Amino acid sequence: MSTREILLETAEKAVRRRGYDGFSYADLSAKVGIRKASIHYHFPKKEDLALALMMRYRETVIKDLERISKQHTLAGKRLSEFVDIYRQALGNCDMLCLCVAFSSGPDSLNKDILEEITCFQTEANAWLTEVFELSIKDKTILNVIDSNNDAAACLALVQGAQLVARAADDIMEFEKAVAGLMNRVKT
Amino acid sequence: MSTREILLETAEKAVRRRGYDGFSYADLSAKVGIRKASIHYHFPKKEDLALALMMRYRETVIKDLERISKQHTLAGKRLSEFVDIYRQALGNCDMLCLCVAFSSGPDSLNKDILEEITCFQTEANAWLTEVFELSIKDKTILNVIDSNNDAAACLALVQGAQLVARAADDIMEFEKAVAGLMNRVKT
DNA sequence: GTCTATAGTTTGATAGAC
DNA sequence: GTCTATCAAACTATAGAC
Repeated sequence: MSTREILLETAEKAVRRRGYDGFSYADLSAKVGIRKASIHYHFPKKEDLALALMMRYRETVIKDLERISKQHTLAGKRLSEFVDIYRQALGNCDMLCLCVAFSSGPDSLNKDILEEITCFQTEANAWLTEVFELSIKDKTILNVIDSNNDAAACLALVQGAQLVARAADDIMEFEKAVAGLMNRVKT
Repeated sequence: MSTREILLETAEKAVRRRGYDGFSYADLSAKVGIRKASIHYHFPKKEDLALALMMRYRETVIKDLERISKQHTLAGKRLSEFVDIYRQALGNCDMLCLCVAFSSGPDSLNKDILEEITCFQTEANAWLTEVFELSIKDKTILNVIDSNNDAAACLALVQGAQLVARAADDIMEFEKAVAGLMNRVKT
């Protein structure tokens, strides 16, 4: 793994644990084992790092969603896998997904990063809408009235479920929050 | 309004816009019109301010919920009012509710504040559980299977809906996310 | 690419006069 | 209660040697 990739990997975990304002180049320096100045070589400004993080995250998740679509033909199964991505991202209830971590303090983020977040949300929404659309045909998710609204609700639900689970430091809060959605899945 | 109350009021908005790490005593000083040192008289440490903020917030919301319970006897109407609290808190999609704002970076918060957040979530969950329980009798919310899970899902949903709406800077994202829930309300 | 050294700000916090 | 003055520490960022 290149130094740049190690930096991104380490920084992502830091942001997901403590937020964008909550980590510094000094933290990164200590954890990665190179000097602060060297980090500036790879990412001249902290904003550059943040943007690279969000771009990498978006690409990763989109690839995950494409993989899920290929591996699973049933809408219900795809939805379960989607929820699982957010469940995994919680770790030991000490992390949020990067998108949620960034979404909390947008006022200190610049336009490019906000755009990247919005773009991610749009793509996730589109993928979910397709899933709910498909479920109307294959009947693997019950009570779908409006695919668009169901998609938006689903995205908000898993993100909010992360927040409450993290605050309570209890994965069961996540499970309780998504239980109703998962009960609609019949495969 | 006392200086202390003005400070709390101003600080709350700052936290909800920029997060706990994103605002400083210098910001507060400029907005309120007293010197930094004077703020330290009221709140010796920033943690003291944060704790006071979260306690005040919890008390306010609990009172709101009690008021709603008194004003409305139908479960569906109570749920609508609950969602409205979170809708209002969004402002012009530039703010989160204090609980969500704090939940995002718990690693930098001390134990007392985290306890206050957990306590708030527990109380909100209990109130919501009662609402869904009531709805089984008065039939003003449809498809209630497990009141406990429905409550957890509802809390996660409104909090997540705030996140996505704020990121998109579009109140419609909030509305789309809660549309499915509101469709279950029949009054 | 990584280092040392350092600039220039901002941060949370304190001492002591009024 | 609020002020001036000041602190030590942390922060982002840059210059220049290797």
